[in-house]
Amino acid sequence: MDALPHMTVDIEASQQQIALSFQQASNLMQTMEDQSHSNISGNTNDKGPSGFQVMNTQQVSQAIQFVGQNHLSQGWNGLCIQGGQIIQQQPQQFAIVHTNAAGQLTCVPLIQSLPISTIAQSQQEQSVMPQVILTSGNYMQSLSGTQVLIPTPQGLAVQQLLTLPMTSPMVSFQNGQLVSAQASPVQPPLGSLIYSTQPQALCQETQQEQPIETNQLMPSNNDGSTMCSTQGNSSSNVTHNNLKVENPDIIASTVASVTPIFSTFTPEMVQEVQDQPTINEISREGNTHIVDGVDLKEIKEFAKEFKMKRLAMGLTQTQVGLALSATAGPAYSQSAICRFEKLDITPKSAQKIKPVLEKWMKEAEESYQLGRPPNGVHIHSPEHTKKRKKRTSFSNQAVEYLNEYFKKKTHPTGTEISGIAHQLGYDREVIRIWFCNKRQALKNAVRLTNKIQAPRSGNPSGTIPIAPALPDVSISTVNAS
DNA sequence: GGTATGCAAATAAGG
DNA sequence: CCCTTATTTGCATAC
Repeated sequence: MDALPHMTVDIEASQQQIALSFQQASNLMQTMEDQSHSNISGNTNDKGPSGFQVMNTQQVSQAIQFVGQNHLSQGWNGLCIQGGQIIQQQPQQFAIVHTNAAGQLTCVPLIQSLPISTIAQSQQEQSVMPQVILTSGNYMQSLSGTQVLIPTPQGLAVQQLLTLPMTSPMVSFQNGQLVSAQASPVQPPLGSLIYSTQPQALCQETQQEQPIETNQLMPSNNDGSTMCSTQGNSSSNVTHNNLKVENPDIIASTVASVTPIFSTFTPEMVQEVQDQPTINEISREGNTHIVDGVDLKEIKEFAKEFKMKRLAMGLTQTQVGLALSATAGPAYSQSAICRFEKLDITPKSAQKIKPVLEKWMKEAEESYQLGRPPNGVHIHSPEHTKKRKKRTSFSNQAVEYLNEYFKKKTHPTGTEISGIAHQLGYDREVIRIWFCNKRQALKNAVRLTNKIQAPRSGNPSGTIPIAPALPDVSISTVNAS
């Protein structure tokens, strides 16, 4: 079984099977809760005090059946689906949601402490759209894009959890307390939670957010074609991130931007999640010999020698870079040469570049001796070695477009990628890679915060550390296959 | 104007 | 062919 099984849920079909009574549903949930405990890391500190569910995909269909029934009067909110897991909230209307070190999600009930008026008001609002308060940084990023199935009078709605800038007026964080828009303090739930006293705001999914039409986010779309398959047409069914939804009108495609507000990642933090140290870093640690079969000493000596000779010939890094790209063999930019000389490069990379520079330097010296300009200007010899593809620079407009698209759909289909490429005027492959990289960036960011917020030193008794905001990405982590 | 560096595009490798 | 993950490397720009 895949680690992250592809999850396609046919809600329509599931709805037809809905037959659970509330009691049955409760029993089911209890069962699932029992089962889920084994999925949760043994560190109880990582679990929210409320208890919560981490369900495997085998439980999905049952859960869908369950959530298809409108149990909101009992306080059941619905399900959050993320990356092959379903997280069912406990019977509370409000919850703080966050991930633990293992990347699992916890839901912390707030209902006990919310002002009655707030709850009542919320419950009165049409079909009681569940309200999930997302804290900043890791929490919201982890959940951002998570899809929540919401029972409504019209059937099930799917709402992607997205986050608002921390300046959101809906909920703020004052003096260590959650404060709603009505300025009613919301006590941290269940006492055992300890909040950072940093003035972090919370982010809240907006209730009843109007669906934002695709074309609002795009450059003019003069051919009338629909770029986002999840939007815009009037067919009765649309597929939205693998979830088939009855009524496309109630798909809430929130696109609130998540702007990085806190950039609290120090280089040390980042270093923690980096894998390959540079030669410099290795040396600093005291290891100066052979790493990964690479003789660091030899590399260092060559780097020094290379620089010396380069300067002796009066050549700049830029010139060498240009020369390399003009001659056969791999090309390296000024940046690469700079990094090589500084040993700000991994041993493996250094090992790869070294022969290229060696060869070039040898020829350059010969030319120099003959009083000729260094090679690189002459003959574009048949390039047997394929050069790296030139790096694409996307226009701001293109990046904006891509980001907006990504918020709606992190895994566009091949056809959609082609459409985007055509629309923006870039190679299809370039667009495809962009999405790959974007997904990767998001995952890395989440990992980074998880690592930072749950360091080895431990995370005392239920503390929910406040993570910094992450880069401007929102995602649904439904796996493509 | 040369060098250093952050971010992210491109590549490699394994499914 | 496409995905993910790890890594390399270049563009853009700061120093």
